[in-house]
Amino acid sequence: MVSKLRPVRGTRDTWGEEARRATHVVDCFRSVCERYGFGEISTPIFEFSEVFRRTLGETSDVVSKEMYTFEDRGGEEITLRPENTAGIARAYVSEGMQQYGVVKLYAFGPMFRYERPQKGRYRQFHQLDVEIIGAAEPEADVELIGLAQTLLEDLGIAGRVHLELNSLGDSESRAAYRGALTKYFKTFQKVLSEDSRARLERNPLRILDSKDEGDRQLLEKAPHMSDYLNAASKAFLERVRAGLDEIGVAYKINDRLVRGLDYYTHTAFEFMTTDLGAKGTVIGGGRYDALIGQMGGPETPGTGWAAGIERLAMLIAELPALRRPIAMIPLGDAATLKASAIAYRLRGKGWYVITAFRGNLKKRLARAAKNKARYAVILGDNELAKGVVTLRDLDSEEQKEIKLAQLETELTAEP
RNA sequence: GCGGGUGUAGCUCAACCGGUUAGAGCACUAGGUUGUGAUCCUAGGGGUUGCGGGUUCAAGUCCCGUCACUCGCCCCA
Repeated sequence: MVSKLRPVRGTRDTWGEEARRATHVVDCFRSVCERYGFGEISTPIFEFSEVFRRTLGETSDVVSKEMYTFEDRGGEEITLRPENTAGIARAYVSEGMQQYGVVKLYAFGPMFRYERPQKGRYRQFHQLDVEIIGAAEPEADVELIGLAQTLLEDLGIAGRVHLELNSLGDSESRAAYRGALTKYFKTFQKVLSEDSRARLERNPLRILDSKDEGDRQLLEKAPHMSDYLNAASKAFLERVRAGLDEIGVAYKINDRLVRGLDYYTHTAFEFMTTDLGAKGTVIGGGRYDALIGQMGGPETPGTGWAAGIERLAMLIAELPALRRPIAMIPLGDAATLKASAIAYRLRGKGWYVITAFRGNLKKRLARAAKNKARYAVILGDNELAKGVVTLRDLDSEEQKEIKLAQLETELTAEP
């Protein structure tokens, strides 16, 4: 293959059935979001790098490692969005949405991360995103989880996915737990894996999902988040649980489920599957009460989730059937000209029409059948002379001659 | 960024121990009287064996490098 005639590493072309799967996921998502009273927002796929740096922390070397950052011709430092929450939070501030009180938004589109591709992880990938901004109530979290559950049910994959829930508490609880965890692991520093020793300095909560066997044994005796939640944090979690119980969404408490960054508070949840290789999270989200303040906006609570479209698409067993087209099959030059006009008119009135201009009749019919056409409209020069067409039912294999003027009524009568 | 595996036609794969012109199935195109979908028959297009170098009389096959894909790790906003 010519060296540059290929997609850039970590990107891919999506077409055919794969494209239909992705579209179906987005269609369902949109429908569910509208039912929940969410409004669509579309933010730019790039922002000033500052927008992401502020939310993710200047010091994090991960940020510079995994972001697609470049300088544009005007000398501005730009980054392709690695996720959607920061952009939406920025829009919330830029657009003065505080005036509306609570806003409920949904979005979807491409995200970019410069990382080594592996199964279901690409450098350009696509996410669904919902956010409730301005609501500090646990009911907002419940509503978002309910929305996710409805989406999974509409997609027909709820049975292959389970929900795990945790609370990271408020900043006080979180700091207390972090301290306890650090203290515990310090005593085992020598036996910790190399990766986890580094985490101990940077991000001790991350040790909780270490894959190292030795680390995992140490984890059994490690302090539990739930023991460090203060009264307010416990009450918050109880409200979320009560809400989920009431709407009937099943979940499992997993107090090893964490979020690394400090602006995350209270609720953290993931819908997981075991059907997709190593990384089983299909939908992940939680509350980020400290994010907008940290970005430089007014202190504003927020909660939301994101889901990988590719991953959801892979889980769908069956797509809804496509609408079946009508195949226009002309034979002969004059008929071909006329057939284009008939197809044009039908399409203008809403019919789904495909045309077959090549090959003999046999091949054209075969192609029509392959495209799942319901009817073939055969128009040869002899039909043309009589002002009729042959309408063939491709399922029953019966056909009849009808007047051209009758075509639309015939098609309507036999949908 | 780190480690393992794999690269032959659009897809799935074959080609002995290194041996002469790299094959098959599927798919695609055309034909089997410009009028009927299957099956069938015939023909055809499509490959610098990922790329570059090396060893050899001879490389798809062995060696080195590189690129890509893939699985995992780090990380996951």
